[in-house]
Amino acid sequence: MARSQAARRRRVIDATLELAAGGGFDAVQMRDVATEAGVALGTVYRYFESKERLLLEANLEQVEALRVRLSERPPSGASAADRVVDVLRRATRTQTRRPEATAAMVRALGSARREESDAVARVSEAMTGIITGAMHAGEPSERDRAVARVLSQVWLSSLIGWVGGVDGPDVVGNDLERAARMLIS
Amino acid sequence: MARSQAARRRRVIDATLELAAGGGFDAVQMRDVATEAGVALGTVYRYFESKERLLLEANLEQVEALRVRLSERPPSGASAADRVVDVLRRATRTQTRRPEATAAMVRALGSARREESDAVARVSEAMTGIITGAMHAGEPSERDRAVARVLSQVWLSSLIGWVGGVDGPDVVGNDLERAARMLIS
DNA sequence: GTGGGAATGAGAACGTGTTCTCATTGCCGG
DNA sequence: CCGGCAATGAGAACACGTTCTCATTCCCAC
Repeated sequence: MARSQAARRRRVIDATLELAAGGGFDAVQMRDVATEAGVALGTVYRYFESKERLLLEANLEQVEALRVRLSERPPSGASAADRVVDVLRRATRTQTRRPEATAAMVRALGSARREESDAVARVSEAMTGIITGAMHAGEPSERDRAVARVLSQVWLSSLIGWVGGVDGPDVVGNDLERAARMLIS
Repeated sequence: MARSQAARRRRVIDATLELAAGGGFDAVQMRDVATEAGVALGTVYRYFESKERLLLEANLEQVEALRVRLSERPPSGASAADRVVDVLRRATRTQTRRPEATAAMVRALGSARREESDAVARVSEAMTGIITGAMHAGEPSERDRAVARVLSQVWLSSLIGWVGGVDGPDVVGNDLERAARMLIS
């Protein structure tokens, strides 16, 4: 049964991503997710306690996928700053390429309640891990971690500004690059 | 009539802040806002096109009030970094003192749609203006503005982490202080 | 196989943000 | 004072996230 449950979960997340890619947060309607995934509405809620959590878990998958891609094809660049900038620009490009899906997931990140704090924490930790990993091999120093934390915070705020229509997509990459170069010397 | 309209608007925002202080975002129910403000539900929507905008306008007032307090009592500190840290800590203290109200407004910031982009932009600009003002008198340089922008982004992300239950209230202040000291030498 | 308990499907029901309708009120130029 | 028009009040109506109910299905121990 574990197999069919994993398949169900997968279908639900896939349906979520597809609907999100079509029209963002508002297009991810739980009834539609259920229908498209071929499960009952109650089943969606058995697997994901809320719409936000559903989108957060989907987002976590994306971030983990990014981490895998980066381990397969490590960032290029001579200095730590260059490598971090490369990683951040790659991540930004991936996300601006699917604006609506990103908008949906970022909105879930920005409006998370306490019930979803663990999911938000996992996304944020994954992102800081990706950034420290780009700096250099081996264990990151305390300062490395602090820098990565700041960068992941800038990353989130920039994305919020972008999906909220405050900034254009290029602003995200530029803000991140400038922040990275100011913080990593 | 403009006078009574301004009074109505004031009552609506006051009711919003009161409800928000009581139980955060979810406690701000538009019907309750209307009742408490002594207006009809439709009138609330005539003044504020959505719940998010209502909370964003309330937040903008708070940030503007902070700016006024700072101009009356300028930040202490010998260096630019010290003054910025002082400002950020004061702001953080003000907000953590009314956790639920802050949570409501931060959640509105984090989940804003494109329709509210102007309100989000105003809040963000007010915050960067406060930070550049703390650095030194006179016109800020391009780099000053970039630093302030990063700090206001860290500020937003930290608050989101705090209201989302990911971090404790002290983390917000510490993250901001560390970021400020790393960025302002 | 069979019984029992958990998972699922199907769909009703509820709460709250948002919109809509329509009657009433308040103001302003004539 | 009056007619008209925008603003407001009162509340119904609608949409979607969430919860609940109950019948059905699936799996595992025996």
